[in-house]
Amino acid sequence: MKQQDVIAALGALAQDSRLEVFRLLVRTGKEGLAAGDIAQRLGIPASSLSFHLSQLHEAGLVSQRREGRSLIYSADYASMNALMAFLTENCCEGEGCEATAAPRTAGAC
Amino acid sequence: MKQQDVIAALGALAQDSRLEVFRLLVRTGKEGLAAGDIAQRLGIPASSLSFHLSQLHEAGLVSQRREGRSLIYSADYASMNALMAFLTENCCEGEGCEATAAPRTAGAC
DNA sequence: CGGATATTTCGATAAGTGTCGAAATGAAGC
DNA sequence: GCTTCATTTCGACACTTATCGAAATATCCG
Repeated sequence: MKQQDVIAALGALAQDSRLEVFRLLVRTGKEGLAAGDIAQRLGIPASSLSFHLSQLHEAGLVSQRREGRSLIYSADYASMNALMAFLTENCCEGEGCEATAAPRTAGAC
Repeated sequence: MKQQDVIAALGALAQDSRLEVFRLLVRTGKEGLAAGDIAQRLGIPASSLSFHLSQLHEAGLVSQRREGRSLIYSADYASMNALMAFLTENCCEGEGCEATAAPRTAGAC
């Protein structure tokens, strides 16, 4: 994962509605949710939600499939894992995350 | 860590110069680097860097201490760990991260 | 085809972000 | 106290982001 992709992903998650949407999709699992469902559950106007979903999609964090009239969105776990891997690799090493700050008794991260 | 803090942290990292700065500080370790050093190493004008450092600082990702005339910045590993913990908890569970997508042979995170 | 439903695109607007030179602040040393 | 060095604050600018109603697009069904 290149730094530019990481920035896109971080930027996509760095917004209230979008983080909420993503968390909802993660909780929901790979079956996903229709755009309308998400809008209703989170109380976000359709056009606003559409904007946010496209941001998440461009960042590669969610995938989209059509099912009848609905577009079903679901979290892309592979991307999220790649993001976590990058952060663990590049933002937690170098005598941080391992020894400092958190004692890390077992498998804390 | 509250969702608002997470958003602040993600937003702080979601920018080229800032992610670069943060990675540099993580690599450097807790002794940290003076603002001027960072500016020189990354080729960022002092005033721009100052802006970015304050964003990182507000987000709690870096800490600041004065040493003579210089301000030394260093990565706050505890905050980063808290961020990782939130993401692992809220954005990787629910049959993702564990089983799906990445096979996770061992401790891939 | 025509109507109903789900979602996106458009357009306007308000607010936030990134950039960087110039001026201001803070600390140290003579 | 004056000078020097390190850094921040200010101000101006261009650019991006978030918001949401109205209109357009896509799909299904009878």
